[in-house]
Amino acid sequence: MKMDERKQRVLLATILDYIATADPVGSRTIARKYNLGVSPATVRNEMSDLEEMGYLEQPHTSAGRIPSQLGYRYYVDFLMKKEPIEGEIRDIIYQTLLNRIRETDELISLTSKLLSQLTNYTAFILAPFCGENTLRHIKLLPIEEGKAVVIIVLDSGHVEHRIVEVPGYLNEGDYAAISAILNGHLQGLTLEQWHPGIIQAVYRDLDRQRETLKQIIEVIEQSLDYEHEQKVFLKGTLNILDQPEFKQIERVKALFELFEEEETIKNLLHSDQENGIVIKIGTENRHESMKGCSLVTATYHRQGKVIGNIGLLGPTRMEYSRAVSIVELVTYALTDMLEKMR
Amino acid sequence: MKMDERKQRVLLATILDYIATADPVGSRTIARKYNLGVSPATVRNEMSDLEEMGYLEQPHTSAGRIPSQLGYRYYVDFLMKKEPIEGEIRDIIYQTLLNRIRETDELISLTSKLLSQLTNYTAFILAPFCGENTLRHIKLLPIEEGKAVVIIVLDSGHVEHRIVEVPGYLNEGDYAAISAILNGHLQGLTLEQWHPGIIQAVYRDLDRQRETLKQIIEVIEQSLDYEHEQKVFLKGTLNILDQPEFKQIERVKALFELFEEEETIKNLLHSDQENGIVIKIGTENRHESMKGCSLVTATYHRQGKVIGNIGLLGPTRMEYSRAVSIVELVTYALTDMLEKMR
DNA sequence: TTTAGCACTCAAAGAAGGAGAGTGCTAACA
DNA sequence: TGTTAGCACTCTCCTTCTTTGAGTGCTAAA
Repeated sequence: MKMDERKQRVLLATILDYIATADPVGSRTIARKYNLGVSPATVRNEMSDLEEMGYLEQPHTSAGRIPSQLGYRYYVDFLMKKEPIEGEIRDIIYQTLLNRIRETDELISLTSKLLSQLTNYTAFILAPFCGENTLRHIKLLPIEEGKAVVIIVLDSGHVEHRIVEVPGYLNEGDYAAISAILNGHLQGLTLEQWHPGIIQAVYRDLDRQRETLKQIIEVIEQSLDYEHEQKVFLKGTLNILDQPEFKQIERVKALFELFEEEETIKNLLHSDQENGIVIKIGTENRHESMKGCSLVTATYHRQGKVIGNIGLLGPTRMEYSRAVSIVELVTYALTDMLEKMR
Repeated sequence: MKMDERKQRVLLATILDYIATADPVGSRTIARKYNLGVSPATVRNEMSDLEEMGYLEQPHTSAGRIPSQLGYRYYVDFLMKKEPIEGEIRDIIYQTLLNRIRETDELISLTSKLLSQLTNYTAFILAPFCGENTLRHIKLLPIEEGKAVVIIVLDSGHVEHRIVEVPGYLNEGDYAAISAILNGHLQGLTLEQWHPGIIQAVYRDLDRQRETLKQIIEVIEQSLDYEHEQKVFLKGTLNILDQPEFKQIERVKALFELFEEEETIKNLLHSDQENGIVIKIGTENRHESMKGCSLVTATYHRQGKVIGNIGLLGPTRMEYSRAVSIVELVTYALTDMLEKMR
């Protein structure tokens, strides 16, 4: 069977109507609302064909039809037109984000919240993927008898602190010395560039502080290893409760449990490293609990490199065109902001 | 009408059975299962009295009876026996918490997770209420052209860092000088002890760095003000989805929305500053969405002072005796751990 | 190829009729 | 006077049956 233009129009009408109403769509509705200039009977024949081709399905014999996963796929790939986004929304995005330009984490958090609010779906963002992290600066600072705080500044601008235990006998000079030696040996290195020789050298220079050093090195390694520790920002989870397809508690619970597994979310978001928008419909997401859900993902960049992912999750019946436009817009805005933060 | 001993036994049996089964309890069930040595008819009379007294209610004429809010209150105040907790659970608690004794936040987070897992309810903990926070140490550390990180160490052991913008012309010496001056003036002070004079003095000493200083002071103030910024740790929210009373999405949504309002949760948890366990049943929580929920709260301490709150939220039909025992146990354990961390 | 007409299907909503659990009342009993 | 057996009554829940209406699929005519 061939997909001709009228079939496309019927398919499009069915999908649009179903997206809008969440009710199975009948031939009459289509013939009437989406003036195709043919009678319901004709539409019926087309729909029957579309069903045979796998683009539509019937919940039961005498109901209307709903789009199948394949149907959505066809729509997204060939029929969908990008929804033009009003300037107003563009303004909201930029205004909101411009307010908090200082800390990356806050910016990301705000962005994901914004995305979920604009769409009424659930938004994910993976925090910057820092790729090759180099160490810019280390400082060991005493805070009380037996405790010190290691402050680590990475090239990406990320700052981290961690408390470590230290022997009580260290004095001001010792702290300065340790900091100096660590910086001397390690500054400017990525984790890949560490090798036993360097660590040996550090240990040689700081023999008395073996225990302390071991802790510090561990902390630094963890920080540099941050790329494997991309943070997930998740906002608007409650929005899915508004969708009629999530009326049974079990489905909600399954999905929420999935939300709590950071690893799973990371996998969902960067399964493809492609640039631009990627849409995954239903089981394309390879996760039982995502059966009825679609995910619109995008990557965002800094200096031409992918550093994070944005995801927007809704029911398979989601408003793809609007979702895509907004994800696109938000991605641009975020990339912009990050560039400005350098 | 007077509450005699047999009425108490009938009330107790009704409540225990309803807690266990979530079904309205009939007179036969009680006469049979909780051998009171009287016939169902007698129990029936007693139940009728208890209903008149407000401790029980009927969903409809010919159903069994369920405890009213007042009934639970009476149970909790007069009838409930503490459930003895097996040593095994005690062991689990201490073992789990001993693993992560370094960072307060992690300890708290772990504790709340543990609490929710042990009980299958939802756990809240308010992070240490640091009361009179004094500043132990401030350090300004350059990280790149035009940016520095302020590190603030409080007397409570809490460390915080924040990025601030600084003029580009500062050199190493300047940073050291700024740190020294700030420490000299501000070390050992609580926010209450700050006064315009001190700030003036600092500004006088660091006239050239007015802008930078303003930012730093602001950061420090925020940190000292941390008491108003108690962090909420919330774990096991999905547990309530297992309760039969939360089968309607609307109730779930209302409750989850409440969970997202940190302020509300704080209010719920420290409405009473009493020591020991406080149980709030249903509408005693003064929140529409909490209608069907009860909250077991406790305070935890450091050096005799209340520094935080623990809460456990379940349906009004919750297993109070077990909940109370576990909250108590966890509270002791947490207090212990915090003492050890000093 | 398109369309009108019509019989057919099926879910959802309502009506009717037990079944069962439980109550409330009364009268008898200890 | 408190306790109990007996019994009619109530109300939800479950099942079954019917009706309704939206929608299909087929056929025959345009």
